Amino acid sequence: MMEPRYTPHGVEERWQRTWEEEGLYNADPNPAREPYVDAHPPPNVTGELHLGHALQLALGDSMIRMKRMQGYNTLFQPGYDHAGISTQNAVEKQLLREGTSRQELGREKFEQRVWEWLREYGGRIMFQFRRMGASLDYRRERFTMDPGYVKAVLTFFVHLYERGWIYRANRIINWCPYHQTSLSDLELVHEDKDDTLSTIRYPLADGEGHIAIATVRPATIPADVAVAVHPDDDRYKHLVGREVIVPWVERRVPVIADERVEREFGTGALKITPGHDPTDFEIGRDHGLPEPMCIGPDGRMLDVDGLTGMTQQEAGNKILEWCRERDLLVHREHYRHPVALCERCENRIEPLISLQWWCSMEELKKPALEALRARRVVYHPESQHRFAIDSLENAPDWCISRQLWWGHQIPLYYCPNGHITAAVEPPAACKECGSTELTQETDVLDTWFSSALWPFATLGWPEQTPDLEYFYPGHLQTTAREIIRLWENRMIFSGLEMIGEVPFRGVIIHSTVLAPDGRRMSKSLGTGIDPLDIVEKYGTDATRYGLLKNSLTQDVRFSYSAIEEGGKLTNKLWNAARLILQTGIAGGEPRPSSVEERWILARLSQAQRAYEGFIGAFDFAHAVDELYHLTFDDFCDWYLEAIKPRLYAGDEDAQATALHALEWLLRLLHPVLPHVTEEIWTHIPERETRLIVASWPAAGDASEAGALTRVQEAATIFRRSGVLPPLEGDEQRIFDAVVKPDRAPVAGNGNVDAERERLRNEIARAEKMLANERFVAKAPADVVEAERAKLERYRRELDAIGD
RNA sequence: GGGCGGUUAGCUCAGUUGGGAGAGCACCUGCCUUACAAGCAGGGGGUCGGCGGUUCGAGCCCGUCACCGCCCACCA
Repeated sequence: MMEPRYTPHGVEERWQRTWEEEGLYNADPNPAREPYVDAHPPPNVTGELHLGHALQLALGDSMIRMKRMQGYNTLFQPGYDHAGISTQNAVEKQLLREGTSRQELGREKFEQRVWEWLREYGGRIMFQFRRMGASLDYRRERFTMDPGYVKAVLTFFVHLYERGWIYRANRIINWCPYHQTSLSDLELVHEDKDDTLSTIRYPLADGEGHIAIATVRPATIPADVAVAVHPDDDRYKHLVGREVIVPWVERRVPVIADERVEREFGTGALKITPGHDPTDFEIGRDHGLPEPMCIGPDGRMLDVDGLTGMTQQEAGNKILEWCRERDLLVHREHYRHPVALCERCENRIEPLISLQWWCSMEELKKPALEALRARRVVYHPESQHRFAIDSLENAPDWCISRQLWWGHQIPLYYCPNGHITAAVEPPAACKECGSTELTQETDVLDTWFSSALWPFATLGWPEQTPDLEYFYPGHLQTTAREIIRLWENRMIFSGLEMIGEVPFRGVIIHSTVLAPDGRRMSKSLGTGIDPLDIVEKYGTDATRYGLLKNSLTQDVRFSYSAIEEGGKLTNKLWNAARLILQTGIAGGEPRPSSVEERWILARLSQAQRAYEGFIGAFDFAHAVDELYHLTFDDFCDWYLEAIKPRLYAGDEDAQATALHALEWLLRLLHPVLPHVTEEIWTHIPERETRLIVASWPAAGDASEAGALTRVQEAATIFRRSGVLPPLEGDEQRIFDAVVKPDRAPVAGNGNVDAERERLRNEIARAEKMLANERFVAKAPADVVEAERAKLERYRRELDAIGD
């Protein structure tokens, strides 16, 4: 029995279980069928579902469901990322609450703790994925720390190492003093912070005056190796080549000229500290300067006379005091500027020089760029494609080592003679000297190093599995903008390098869902919205619909009204189905005999083509809008109203056609509203297959999609003016059934005067345009023709209600 | 500082080669009509951010200014 109101609760969970239990999400290689693959982004294992995930799932799943119905063998791949730093962070916080630390536990026990922690808290997100109705093949759940996956990561590393693209170098890097690890530029956030800018004089070594510099980090002064000025700066030209004395350490350093110095900032002179500033590091290398450091990995002062072990704050104050006493401190001022922070712990990043492992981008990026330029992989929208190419072109070498404990330990083995052996399996002896005293590198790999293999490591690579053979390369990716450089581009070059083919064809870059007030959604701002709360309140189908209505090209403020619209659509569909299914069901072929029947079939064809076109262009918002209006305006308000008398009269031809049209509509709606459509489907007798695996309809002839135009025009005239326009035969019958002119008068009807005036104005406007010779001469013929047709129509309408 | 996107109805947003300003929500009016009141029908409401230009015609193209957002960034 179908209740008058559709309630998603219970129904949706039941279908989620049923589909999965019946194996309808499963994907297995089958050479007779064509595959369609979306390796869904693996969220952090510690993560919670947020609206971005929900949007990604809605996009990916609606595409997968449509492709499945179209006959493709669809693989929607689920899984998690071990998320090195953020997982380690979460567990360390727990240890802190217990009054201990990872250092106290030691590496091995710490790793065990992480695994225990994951067993307890990890994996919640897969439950949430199911609740979104995502038709992922959950049997295939993969984790980037699975034994097979680890092998893939190590194999990839060793391959790159043997290619000579992985090297060790002493460079300035971003150091997180809290996590005690290096970070890539992409793992930082920048935030404006209040600071103090101090102007300090460096005396010239020959005693003839001084040069003043400005700094926010006086504690780095002991590591200064030069003072730089712009080569064209007339104030300082004469000082280039001379020497100044660095305060506190009283060391003589040269004055150099470099174009990277901003003349307008501060005093126009810059102290050069290669050990603790990225720009200074580059300038220093170009000028062959030494690279001393005075701040250690713990953020405290290294071995500097009188400062050793101090915090930077303390040391800076001491140095400034020292300067003040010698009249070298010119002044101090408040200064607000962007500061680099660790995106996980939000502590200030310490730039320092460190020995790290790097991956050269030089060769890796070439084939990927070629693939992007040849559009073998296409990012949508187009602006993101250009951005992806741009980022890859400018991709700097990749710092892949992290001083963390949670992650893939780098498979490099050192022997006492200084040789290095790279191997997937721990080697028995050094490749070069045979020494058996090997120690493994303690650093782990950047999390993204393993994510980069997701599309093929999930299929069993490096083994040559049937899955890999059949499902690679894949087709679709849906991700957020900020992940293009971290992940998407890296998957492309990894896939090309290891398999020789791009991992997917299309990448949908979805917009950021902003909080209703336009701010970014985040837990810390208190602006986050939990998608499961929305699902709880409105249902999964309505939530999916609402999310898909978002534009992909611009960031959109979250609003409940789109979700509510989805809720109305599900309820409307449910009741349309009730009408058809409860007035009597006639089986057999559809037998469209009337205008409105031929019209709705044409409209379904027309709308389906439009819908498919939108989806093909990844324009989900318009696709979903098309479905909404097809259902409400055409199917319910016109077709069902027109056919209703025949349905109640038990007309079997009408019933058979209505059932056919309903099934068609259900198929079109299923990718977006999987649950309600499947639920209705079960109420149709003799349906053996589930809707989820039913076939996608073939759009037919749409030439009669305009068949009701005259009736619809007449309805408008009547509703506005109260005048009944003349119609004939079927048209009159449809008009009577839909507009119901014999019913109580509609408010606003009968305003013939207002309608007359409106039409007269329209006619005047059209006549004026057509009287404009330049318009008639220069406008395209079809535009002029359309204007003439409009004029005729307005005249007809005016005629109908009486001039 | 660089790149990208935005500014259209009270709100959230569409508007596809330039040719009668739209949707949903909200609001007002009339209807409990044998699928649906989470409904049906109708209505009010917009100098399309400002200024200038091109054009017979500009929300759309060009210039300029203002404001908002996102991503990126080595002005100490």
